[in-house]
Amino acid sequence: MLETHLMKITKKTAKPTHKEPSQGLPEAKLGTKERIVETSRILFNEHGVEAVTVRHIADAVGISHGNLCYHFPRKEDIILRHYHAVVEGMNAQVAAWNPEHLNLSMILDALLKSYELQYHHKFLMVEFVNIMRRIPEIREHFRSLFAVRKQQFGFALMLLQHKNIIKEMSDVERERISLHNYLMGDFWMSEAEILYAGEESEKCRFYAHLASALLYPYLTARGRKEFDAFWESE
Amino acid sequence: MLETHLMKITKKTAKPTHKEPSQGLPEAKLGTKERIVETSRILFNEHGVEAVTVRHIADAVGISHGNLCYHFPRKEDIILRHYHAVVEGMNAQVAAWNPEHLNLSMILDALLKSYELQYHHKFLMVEFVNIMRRIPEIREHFRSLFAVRKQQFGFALMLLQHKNIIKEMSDVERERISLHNYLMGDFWMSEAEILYAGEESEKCRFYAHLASALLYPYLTARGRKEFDAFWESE
DNA sequence: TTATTTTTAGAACAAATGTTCTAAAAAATA
DNA sequence: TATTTTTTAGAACATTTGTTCTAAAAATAA
Repeated sequence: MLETHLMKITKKTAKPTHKEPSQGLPEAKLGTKERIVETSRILFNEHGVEAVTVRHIADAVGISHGNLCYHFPRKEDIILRHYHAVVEGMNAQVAAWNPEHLNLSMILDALLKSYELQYHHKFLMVEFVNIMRRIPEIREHFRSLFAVRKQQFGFALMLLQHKNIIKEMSDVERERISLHNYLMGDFWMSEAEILYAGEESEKCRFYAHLASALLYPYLTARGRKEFDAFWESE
Repeated sequence: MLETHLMKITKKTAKPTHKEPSQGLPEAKLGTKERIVETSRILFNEHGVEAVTVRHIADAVGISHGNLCYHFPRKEDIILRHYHAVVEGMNAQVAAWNPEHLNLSMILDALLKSYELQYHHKFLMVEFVNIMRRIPEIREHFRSLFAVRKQQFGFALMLLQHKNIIKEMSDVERERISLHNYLMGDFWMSEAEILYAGEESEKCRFYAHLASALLYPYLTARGRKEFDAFWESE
């Protein structure tokens, strides 16, 4: 009985994908589909997925809701589109890494960038459990993502240790700090939504700084110098 | 337009509170109201607040949804009831503290207990941002709660330092670890919902252990001994 | 141009949902 | 017992919401 809704949304929808307009042209007018995506992102972030209806989005875009449903037959399609945008953004960021010359500052910078990227679609993480329950595709994908992220973090730790930025630490400690890191990375946006009282423009920086500080007790003197220098800048 | 729903639920509802039955009697049959509360807790925890309707709850209890709305005229009333139950539970726990002879084990034990208490109503934290957006009373109350919790944690840190359980640490470090602690305390249930793969019965223990490990780098040798002993037991 | 396809608006639909109403049953009270 | 109050079931209601349908407009292709 309870699963009715869940079952209904499982079937996939064929995407039109007729053409991809406004490619490269600067200041090009956005197509209807793009405007739907951008407007829905803002509304979802502000009010939450359930509170925002297809009619709200259509009104905000300035089109009929029938038209919106022409471009995105299921509301889930919009959410899925946003999810894929974030995943692609993260993948692009990872692809840009060069492990040859990687230092603490670059890792911290990457952390900050990924926090900003996720914050752009904060509703995805703030409502993650609900979204995951409703859209199996996202649940499966995210779980597989976790393994990759964990490996990358472990790699970064190893590298920093080799470069004498962090001290020796036991496997248990490495495992713990990795889990701390992911929990913070996934839910700092929710915490901020409830408690953050500072400048909006500093929000990502504040929490990226806070999360990276998990490493602080394990940093060498040299590491701490670089750490402090990075976060003091600007 | 978007605020319509939000505005509608703001007005409070007068509670009947005719009488409080089944007081003290062991194995006493639960009254209708109590059964609604207990059943809704289970359903909310499993499926989420939005997915569970008053009809679902009524069906599960075995009463008509009209009857349910007689006891709880607004769905929000049920959520509020659960929220107050958690807050009262936490207050009772804090009231039981005796700062005179307080050691690390007792603090860790209190942490574990509070994790178990919260997990009993995990839907409240897993969907906190949404609930907070919908029910202003909860939002305000939780914010005020934060100040108290922070003070308590700071007190515990001071005490442990005085007892030579944790090393000297700067104010900045104290502040950071306090924020780490609250972020974990608020959202470990969400993380677990997504990624925890261990035994269900060990879930609270696992995350309480993980959260308390934030202290580990700052523990003295004596502190570490007590810490490890506590978590190894059983 | 003409023909074809894509896009759009708005009506229509079906299902769900929180809430209220009504009257009967049950319980409590006198 | 008689009377009053509380509790219950189920119909009824008003909205909301995602989705589909229809036909017209706009854009594109031939």
